[in-house]
Amino acid sequence: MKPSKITPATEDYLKAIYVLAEEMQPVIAARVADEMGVSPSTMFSTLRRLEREGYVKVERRKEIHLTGKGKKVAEGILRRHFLTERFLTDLLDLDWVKAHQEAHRLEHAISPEVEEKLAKLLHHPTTCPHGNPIPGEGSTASRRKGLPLDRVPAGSEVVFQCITEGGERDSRLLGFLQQHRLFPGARVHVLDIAPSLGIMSLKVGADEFSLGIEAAKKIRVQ
Amino acid sequence: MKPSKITPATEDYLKAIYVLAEEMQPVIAARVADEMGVSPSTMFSTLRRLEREGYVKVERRKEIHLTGKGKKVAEGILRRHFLTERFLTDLLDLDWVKAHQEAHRLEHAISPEVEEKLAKLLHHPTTCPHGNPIPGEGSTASRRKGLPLDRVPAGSEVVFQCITEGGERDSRLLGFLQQHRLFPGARVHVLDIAPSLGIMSLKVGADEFSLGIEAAKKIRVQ
DNA sequence: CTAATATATTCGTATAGTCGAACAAAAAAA
DNA sequence: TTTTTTTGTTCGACTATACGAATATATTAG
Repeated sequence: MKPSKITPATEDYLKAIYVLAEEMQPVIAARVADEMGVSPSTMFSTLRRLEREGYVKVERRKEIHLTGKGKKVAEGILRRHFLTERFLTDLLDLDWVKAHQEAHRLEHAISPEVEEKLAKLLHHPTTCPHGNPIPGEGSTASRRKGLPLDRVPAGSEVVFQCITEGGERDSRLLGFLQQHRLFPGARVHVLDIAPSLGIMSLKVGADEFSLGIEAAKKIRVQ
Repeated sequence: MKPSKITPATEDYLKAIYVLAEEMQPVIAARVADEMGVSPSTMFSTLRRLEREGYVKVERRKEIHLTGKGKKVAEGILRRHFLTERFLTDLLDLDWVKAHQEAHRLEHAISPEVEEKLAKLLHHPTTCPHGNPIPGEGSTASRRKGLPLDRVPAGSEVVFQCITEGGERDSRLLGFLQQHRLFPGARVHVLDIAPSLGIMSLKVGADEFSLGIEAAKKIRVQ
């Protein structure tokens, strides 16, 4: 409960927990450790610290839950992350992959005032370049997630909505999608799904290509 | 000599040493400690680390000198600092004081690529908002410093050139100068100098006011 | 129900960065 | 030169963040 000054590492852990909570039921320490790329022992001591400082609560069955305070920090950092990505892609002309990486460092150095002025400069964007809604910008209603791409029936045509926050971390996926012009808003034909092979075939414009089912789970469509 | 990843704190120390070296002959640990606001013991161990990693050399009479490597880091961080200040004042409309504070955090999170694209977005500014030349932008010749304001004879009229890097750290001075419209390029009448009182009288436009001699030392004019 | 696997926990260790207290050495003032 | 002030140095302590290795405790598969 202390007015403890928050560190970049702490912000990252809280963000990871927040993002994971959006894609899985019980968020468990081992999952967060994977996401953060740290050892179990590091995860353990960090979790204790996070709990001691009132950012998370660990329930009986080891589920990790953000407290109000923790959620506020996570949403703030996510907002600054997305805003920074927009700045980097829209004004500095960086590609998706780099924008994500750079934003990861910059997000920790942005104050509320700069955040606000940056949002203004960018004309209050509602989504990040990957299609995810920016927390705190307008419609809370638009927070409804689209369908994961791997659930779409073969033969249908859908509109690419977003790459989930979890997917943003995967540079190769990001690069692959950008290469095939799979941006938010793009029309995608699902030609075929082969769960046994773990692969599905897509068509964007005249470009036909295959995508792993695992990767498709990180993509949302309408 | 290791390919050690540089930390924000290290960058700050090197920047402080670099800036101090521009305004005083022998840069000594106690001076840097003052500038950084750290205890002598912290300064000592940090200096040992900096030396071990090849950023500085401490000479016989305790003078601290940046190595080539150290100077490169310091100039890089200074360049990113000034560029960020420009971004914050020109595009985000922050005032001098805030721009300096915010830049102090952001400068450590900017990669070479973002630095380059930022410079381009800002049309390659040659000075920071306080008038200091940005390292790496064009004319090395323009690096000649103006006269300290406290050396100007009473009765003369001069043009405000810049607030030294050392002076940038002083929020009250920055705020005071901005309040009295003392920007780079402004015309200043030196009405009177009273060394015994430690004060000098200035006139900018119709605005007459006093400034401490100590503060005047941090201001350069032509 | 056991064996195998996944997770959590504890312990010892490390580094960067910080402090304060005490002491040593050097420089400046008297 | 002697005293005072400024610096530098050493020591012990602390937090945040990380590891690895060993161990305990689930959970899940067989």
